[in-house]
Amino acid sequence: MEKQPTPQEAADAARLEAARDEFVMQWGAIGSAWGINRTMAQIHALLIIKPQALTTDEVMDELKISRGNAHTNLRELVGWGLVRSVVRKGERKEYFEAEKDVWKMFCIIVRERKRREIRPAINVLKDCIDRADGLKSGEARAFTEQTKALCEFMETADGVLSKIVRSEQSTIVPWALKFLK
Amino acid sequence: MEKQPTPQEAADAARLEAARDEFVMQWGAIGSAWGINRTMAQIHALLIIKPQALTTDEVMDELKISRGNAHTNLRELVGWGLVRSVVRKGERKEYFEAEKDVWKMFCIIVRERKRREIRPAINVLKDCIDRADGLKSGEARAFTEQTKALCEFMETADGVLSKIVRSEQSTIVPWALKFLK
DNA sequence: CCTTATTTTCAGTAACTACTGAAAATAAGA
DNA sequence: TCTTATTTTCAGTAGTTACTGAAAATAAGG
Repeated sequence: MEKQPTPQEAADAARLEAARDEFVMQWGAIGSAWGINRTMAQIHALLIIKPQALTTDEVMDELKISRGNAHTNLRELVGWGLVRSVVRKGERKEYFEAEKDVWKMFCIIVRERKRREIRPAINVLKDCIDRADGLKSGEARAFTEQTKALCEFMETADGVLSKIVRSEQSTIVPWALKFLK
Repeated sequence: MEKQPTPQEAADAARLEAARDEFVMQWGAIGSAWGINRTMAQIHALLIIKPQALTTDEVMDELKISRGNAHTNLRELVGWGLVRSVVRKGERKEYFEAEKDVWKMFCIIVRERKRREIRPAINVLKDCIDRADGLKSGEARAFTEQTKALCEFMETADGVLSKIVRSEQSTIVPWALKFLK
């Protein structure tokens, strides 16, 4: 049988629970401002602050969400590389744990957003530049000039981010950044 | 009376129109991936590639959207500082023009997202850290450690971005970044 | 003051995205 | 093989956000 918690322990547990809930809910809200599904951000937050891996059912229970919702968003997080699924020997069900190193998390997110959003944007810009190529009117020149500037800028940004993120393993870049601050 | 366009001119105008539409629509799609209202991104795209300022009615007409929609999103863009409203002497209606310098655009967006999203996130984290302060359980320590790491990271990022963006006027930073690439 | 051009607001609705819950599919153990 | 635990899918629905269109407010000109 479990040992009865002292009143002090019970109060502490409640306080931790409240702090965690605050974190999970707020992180969800922040996520949606950045174009990330609220539930996905909440699950991520939950897994980040849990020392051990959780099952789908535990996630469902903690966040009071349906199985389908939990499942889909866990898969999505695994797709991003922010969460790994682990199997414990002798157990049938899957457990999920988040990458906890903040710098690695950052690198993963940057790499994915580069791939999913910056690269496609650059391609769109190139396509637009091609379509207007050779046109001579003033309006056309303004269009070409602007799209070219935008494209060049995004390529530079893409390159800089690649450089920064390449060193995922190292601790030098985050350390250097701290001094840049 | 307007001069009749030659067949060549008409074809060129159509091609430019197509390229513009492509740009505006795709920019809208990209915007929504980044958590920005599609219409707002489209209006921004439109104003970026138009050499002259446009009226609300012209925006409505180009994008085939309602007055209310055009109005709200133009105001939002002005709120971000990405678009200015200008009045022409002797004319009653407002014209809108976008900031066209790509580096300035970038600085504005970074500054605003810092203010609207990074700063609030840091505050949430600090609040969560406070709430769990002094708790001694293993779970509590894991929570505190993680939220502190996250908080520190975001403060560093905030600081680095401030440094980069401070030099909005200068052309040195974008130039330097190009070589970092 | 009144008239008219222009901007602003907002109730109602449309469009979209996210979520539920249960059924179907899969895979492990007996 | 069959049974049971677990994961996956998905039709239907709820919830959210964005948009329209028209009415109200504002402001300029006469």
